[in-house]
Amino acid sequence: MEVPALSRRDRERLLRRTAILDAARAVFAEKGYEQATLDEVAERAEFGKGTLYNYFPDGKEDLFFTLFEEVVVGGLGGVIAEAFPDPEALATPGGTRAAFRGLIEGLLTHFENHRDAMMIFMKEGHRMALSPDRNETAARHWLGIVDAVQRPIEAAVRNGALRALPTRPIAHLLMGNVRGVIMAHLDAECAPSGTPEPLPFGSAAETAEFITTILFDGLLPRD
Amino acid sequence: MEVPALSRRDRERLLRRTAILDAARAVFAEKGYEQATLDEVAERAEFGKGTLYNYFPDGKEDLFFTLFEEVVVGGLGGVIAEAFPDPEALATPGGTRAAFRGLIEGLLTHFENHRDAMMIFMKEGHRMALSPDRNETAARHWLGIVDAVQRPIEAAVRNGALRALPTRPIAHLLMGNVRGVIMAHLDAECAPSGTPEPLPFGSAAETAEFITTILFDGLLPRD
DNA sequence: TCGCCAAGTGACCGAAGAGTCACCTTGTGA
DNA sequence: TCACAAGGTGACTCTTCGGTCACTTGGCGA
Repeated sequence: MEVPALSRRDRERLLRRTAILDAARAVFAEKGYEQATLDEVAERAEFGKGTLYNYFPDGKEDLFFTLFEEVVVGGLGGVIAEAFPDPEALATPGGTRAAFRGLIEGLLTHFENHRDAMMIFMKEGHRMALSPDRNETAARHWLGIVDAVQRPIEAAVRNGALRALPTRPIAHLLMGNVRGVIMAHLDAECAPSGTPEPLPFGSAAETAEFITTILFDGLLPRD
Repeated sequence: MEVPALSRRDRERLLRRTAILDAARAVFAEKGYEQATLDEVAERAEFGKGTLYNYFPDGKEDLFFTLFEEVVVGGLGGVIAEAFPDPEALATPGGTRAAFRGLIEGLLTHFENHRDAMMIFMKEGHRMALSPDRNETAARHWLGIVDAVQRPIEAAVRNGALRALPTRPIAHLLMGNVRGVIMAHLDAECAPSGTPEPLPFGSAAETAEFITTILFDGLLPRD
C-alpha cells in the first residue's frame, strides 16, 4: 500500500472536510434535515460558518447530500456487498438463508456502530424518496440500496432457493423488516419505564435470527 | 339515529373546520410538515390565514397534530379495529392468517382511498416517533397504532396459533412490511419508465396475499 | 331599519436561519 | 524581515414564514 500522494496541505484539507462531515452527521441525526442549522454544524465542528462554504459550496443541501451519499448510502452499500461474497451460497435454500441472515445481522451491527448514520437513514430516507421534488441524485441513491438487496434475491429465486415471488417488493419488504425492528428497538428505548417487555435484542445476532425466522420460515408454526 | 343537535352556526363551523383540515391534509401530504406553509393551507382552503387560528389556536403544530390524530391515526385505528371483529378467529392458525390477511388488505385499501393521509403517515410517522423532542401526544398516537396491532398478535400467540415469538417486535415488523410494500408501489410509480417490472399489485387483495404469504409461510419453499 | 357581535381578513411584525463578503490570521518563500 | 497567498471568520443581509390584530363584513334580533 502506497502512502497516499497528498501534500500536507491536501491532507489537512481532507481532515477538515471530514471533521465537518462528522459534525454534520451528529447534527442531522439528532435534529433531522429541516431542523438542523448550519450554525450548529459549524459550532460543533469548531469552524466559522463561512468555512463550511469552502468545503461545500452549495451550502446545506450540498453538505447533506454529500453526507447521505458518502456516509449513509456508502456504509449500507458496503454492508450489503459484504454479505454476498460468494454467489454459490445462493444456490440452496440453506445457503440463501444463511447469507441473508448475515446481511440482516450486518445491517443491525452497522446500526449499533454507526447510529448517527442510521438515524439519518431512518428519519430522512423515506421522506427523501417520497419528496415531490425528489432530487435525481437522492432517488438514485435510495434505489441503489434496494437494487443491491434485490440482486441476490433474484439470484436465489432463479436458483429455486426461494419461492418464485416478485423480487423487488421482497427487497423493499426486507428493508421494511429491518426498519421495523429498529423502530421496535428505539421504541422500547424511549418508553417511559425503560423496557416494557424484554426484547429479543440482546445482540444483533439474536435479532437477526428473529427476523430471519419470520422472513424465511414464516409466523405459522411448522407442522 | 338522531339528527345531531347542532345549530346551523355550529354545523357551518364544523364544515369550515373540516375544509381547513382537508386543505391541510393535501398540503402536508405533498410538502411534508416542515415545507408546508400556513399561507398555502389557507389559500387552498380559501380562507384568510387568520381564520386558521380561529379553529386551531396554536397554529401549525395544532393543525398538524389534530390532523394526525383525527385523520391519520384515527383512520388506521378504525381499519385495525375492523379487522378483528371476532376474537375466536385468533384461536386457529388458519383463522389468524385470514384475520391478518384482512388487516393487511384493509391497510392497503385504506392507502388507496386515503392516499394523502397515508403519505403523511409514511413521511412523518417515523420522524415524529424518533424526534428528540417527541411530543408526548405524538408518541402516544404512534404507540397506539402499534399497540392495536400487537394485541391480536398476542392473543394468537397465546392460543398457539402463531410461533411463540416476542409480540411487540412482530407488530413493528408487520407495520414495516406494509410500509415496505407501499414504498415498492410508490417506487415503481415514480420510476422513469413507468413500471420497470410488473408488480404484484394489481389489487390490494393480491398485494395482501403477497405479504401474508411471506409473513405467515416464509420465503422458503415449503417442502 | 339599526346596531351589535361573531367571525373572517390580510397587511404587518419579528424571529430564524441560509448564504455572503470584507477582513484577518497564518504560514511560506524570497 | 517583508510581501503575498490561502483560507478561516462571523457580522451582516435578505428572505421566508409563523403568528398577530385592527379592521371589515354579514347575519340576526330588537
